[in-house]
Amino acid sequence: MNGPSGVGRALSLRHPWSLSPAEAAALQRALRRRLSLRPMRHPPRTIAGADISVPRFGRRAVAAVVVLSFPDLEVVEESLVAGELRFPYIPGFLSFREGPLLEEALLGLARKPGLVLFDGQGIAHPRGLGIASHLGLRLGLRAAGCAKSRLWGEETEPPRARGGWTPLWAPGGEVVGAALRTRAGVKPVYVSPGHGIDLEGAIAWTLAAAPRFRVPEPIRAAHARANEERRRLGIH
DNA sequence: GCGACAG
DNA sequence: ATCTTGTCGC
Repeated sequence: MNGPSGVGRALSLRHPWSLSPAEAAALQRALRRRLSLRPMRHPPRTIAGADISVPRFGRRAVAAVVVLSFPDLEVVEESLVAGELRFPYIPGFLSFREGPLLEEALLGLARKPGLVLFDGQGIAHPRGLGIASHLGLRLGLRAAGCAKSRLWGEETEPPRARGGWTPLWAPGGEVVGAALRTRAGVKPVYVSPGHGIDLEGAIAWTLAAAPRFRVPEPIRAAHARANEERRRLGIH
């Protein structure tokens, strides 16, 4: 995927990944202003899920991106890449840990996905640039964050039914995401726009991509493929 | 100093 | 995130 229609052609806003936490924070504050949170005009034809699998201790990992057709949710393409994680896990800096490898996997796709769902936050982040926003902006991809737990903001209990949601309020009073119930009665997922999409869209497509389980199919598929590949390569 | 804290 | 078997329930 470096052709005219590939992600490689849209590369921009590149910066070195090896930064100190202080430099990374400054970069996040600068990049957040470049995000586009305008609504998508058409439904995506494909939705990709991106995730990484890493052993308890150790830095070798496998990144996986699985592209599904939409609304059918059938696998149409996948990209796997094994590599090393060089940044520690620090809340608020996940993209500096997983970003490099996920970017490689995304660049390995033959076709640009209509939307990418990340296992993490979009703008629901202390400096407004979670991993979905960072990689979406960097690679020129529409992206949204769908995390299993909250990093930033607060919400009230969302309605019990599938599709029920309540806004995630940042300290300053802005709505930065939503606590969305993808299955009746189960713990909600935290959805927030990443780049090239608004909150309403992020909620709608995430819900549509999760017809059966709490976690959206694209992310589940990426999680499963990353784990399988890591095992196959004997990384533990 | 204390609590919070994506994966 | 990852470590891990069975088990309760629709």
